[in-house]
Amino acid sequence: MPDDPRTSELGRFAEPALLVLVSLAGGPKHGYAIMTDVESFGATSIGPGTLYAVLARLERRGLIEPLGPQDRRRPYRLTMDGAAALEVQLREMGRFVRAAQARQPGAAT
Amino acid sequence: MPDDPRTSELGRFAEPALLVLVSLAGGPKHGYAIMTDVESFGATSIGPGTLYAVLARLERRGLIEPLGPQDRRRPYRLTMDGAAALEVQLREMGRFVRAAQARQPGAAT
DNA sequence: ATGCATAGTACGGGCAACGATATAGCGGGA
DNA sequence: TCCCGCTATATCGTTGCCCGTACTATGCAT
Repeated sequence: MPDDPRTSELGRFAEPALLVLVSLAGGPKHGYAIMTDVESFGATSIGPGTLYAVLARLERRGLIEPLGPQDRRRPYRLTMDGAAALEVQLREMGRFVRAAQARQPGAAT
Repeated sequence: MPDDPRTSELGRFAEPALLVLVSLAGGPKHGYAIMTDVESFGATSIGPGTLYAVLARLERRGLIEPLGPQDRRRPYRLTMDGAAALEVQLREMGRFVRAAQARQPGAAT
């Protein structure tokens, strides 16, 4: 692949960790459910390799926490830290987008 | 470094390529000027190692193009492709942020 | 019993991000 | 004059994220 299929335009822009946090903001979920959820609300999808690595990292950082394993599922939920971090992140991101769009020329045809 | 000092909250979130494009959307600039510009409008800063790698990549992808070198400076400017890609990216990002914020609980105190 | 959806694990590669460092001209202060 | 700091760019090596792929295992329907 000479052209990097995952980088259609710019670099990547999935930011899987953020997608996971947003998914969990809609209620506790286990890994597989997060995968399908992200696929539905985002334009992207996350493979298992990415997902479970991200989950481990987020847990290690205290942004999410596991609930009691049910059957084969290992559900997670946002911690208060996680929710706060997500909120900050989204707000800053929104501010950034607005500031950036203000820089754009008149949006010609 | 077991603890990753640069990832204060989530993973990274600078997306240097995007920052560079936004900076160039405000007019042609050379590398050093981009660095200081980004530092001023973003919450982040980009080191030279990142910056010049990003510039090379963006040029290779045809999103930016070099102007004639002036003195010691090597200014770049957005191509039309670059401007278009940036616009798309910002719009999608804005849409994502709104969708994500809608998921957040009642925004307590 | 075979096959598919669910659910998670394991692994290995590739590239991006980053800090550190090198170079080099130029202007200002001691 | 000498040295230092700012401007400006380039390069190197490390780290770790991202991602695809393959594998295990279970339950249910056919």
